[in-house]
Amino acid sequence: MKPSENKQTTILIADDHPVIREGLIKIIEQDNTFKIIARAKEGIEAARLITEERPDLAILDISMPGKNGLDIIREIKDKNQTTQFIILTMYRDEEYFNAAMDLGVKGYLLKDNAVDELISCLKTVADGRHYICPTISEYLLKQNTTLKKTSVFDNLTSTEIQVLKLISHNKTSKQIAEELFISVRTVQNHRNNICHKLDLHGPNKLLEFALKNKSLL
Amino acid sequence: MKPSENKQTTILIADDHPVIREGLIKIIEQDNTFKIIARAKEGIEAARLITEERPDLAILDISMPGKNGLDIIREIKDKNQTTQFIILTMYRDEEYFNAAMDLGVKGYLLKDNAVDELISCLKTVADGRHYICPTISEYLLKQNTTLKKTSVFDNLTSTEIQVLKLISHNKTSKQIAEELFISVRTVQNHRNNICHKLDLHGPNKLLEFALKNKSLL
DNA sequence: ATTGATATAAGTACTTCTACTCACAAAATT
DNA sequence: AATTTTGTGAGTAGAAGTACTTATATCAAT
Repeated sequence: MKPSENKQTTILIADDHPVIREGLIKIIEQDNTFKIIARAKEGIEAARLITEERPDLAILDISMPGKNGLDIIREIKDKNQTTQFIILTMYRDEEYFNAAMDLGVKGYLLKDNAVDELISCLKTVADGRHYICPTISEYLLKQNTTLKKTSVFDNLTSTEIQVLKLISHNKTSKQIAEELFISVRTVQNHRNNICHKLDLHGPNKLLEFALKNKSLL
Repeated sequence: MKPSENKQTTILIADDHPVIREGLIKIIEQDNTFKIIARAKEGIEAARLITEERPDLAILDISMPGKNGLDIIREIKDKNQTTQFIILTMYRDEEYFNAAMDLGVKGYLLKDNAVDELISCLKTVADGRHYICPTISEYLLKQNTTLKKTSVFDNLTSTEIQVLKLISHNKTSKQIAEELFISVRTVQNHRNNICHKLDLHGPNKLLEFALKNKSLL
């Protein structure tokens, strides 16, 4: 439920770095539409405080002792309908971002974002809307494009890349053989060579690699 | 066959407004990591072209003659594993946005967004990640979170979810058996049951599913 | 002209996974 | 009390992938 304009938005902050935690509190308290009702320096305490104090917003760090921010959300989101979650992290990790999105996090911020962004985010989320900081996508993008340039695929021959591409489409060696008009044994040889070049050992490692890098092929 | 071709991201554009369609093409073609391999001015043609040409990305308008963008995704998403969908619309319609999220659309843009946003979105989605334009974030994932609760995993027992989790970490049945102190045959049975419940058939489909949904487990 | 890389093909041996079947006991539900 | 769900274990059969080896033809480079 959207709090009416005259009431303050209650906030919990959980971060294990004292400087960041206290800094955030100072910044947020400058705006008197917000009221910080709880703070935690580790995950278990944060989870307890959210269920007990039921803040309107919970600003969570991802990496914390005890319990990480995403686990807290997983644990609480079914019990507590009112609290909205905001992730504030220094990691530009795509896995975390996607996991947070899937958990229905309402806000996602990076710690090096401007103060304005933080306030905008809080107000937007308090209003029941979503705020994803636009820089996160840019950072993830840069990280990945530089990786692309020194691509691992450079060691592969064109045929091997083709085979890898088909593997990433979940085709079996037999299907690949039919598609490329070569023998199944040749396909298996290519697989083997790719595994050696990429240092992939053990069952399904090649498929895992192919799926993970499908978008780059 | 040529490796240089493999590195380009292939794109289909479907929009019924000629000015927008051609404008988009011009903008996108300035970045040579992208290659526009198909364009459509209405839905039925777009659906046909996606299944035939199998682009990496499909940029779809919602309102189009013949078939709307969301219907196209509904029709195609199970047939074609590779194509990722991006919705580009001028309407800030919450219903459409929620529907798009439920369909697993990876990108959502408004037509009045900046050009930079378009390119960022394309690159991000091509890398298998989400890009939701910040200006529409007010509608973000609203319905999707409630849907996630009744997720596909609900049909699975706790043991099956545990097994699935270990599969997603690329463990073999043998390794899973050792980790859970149960027999390999039991693990294989669990795999089998999971496959049935999730309607997964054929080699490695279970692994592919586990990897794809790793963040949700 | 020899060397080396690539692409092709095949052999053997092994592991892993899939797809069925059946079975039994404990726990939960009706 | 009876039934269903679940977790467990096993058998057979086949398909698929992994890890090696050997071999031949072609093309490019030294």
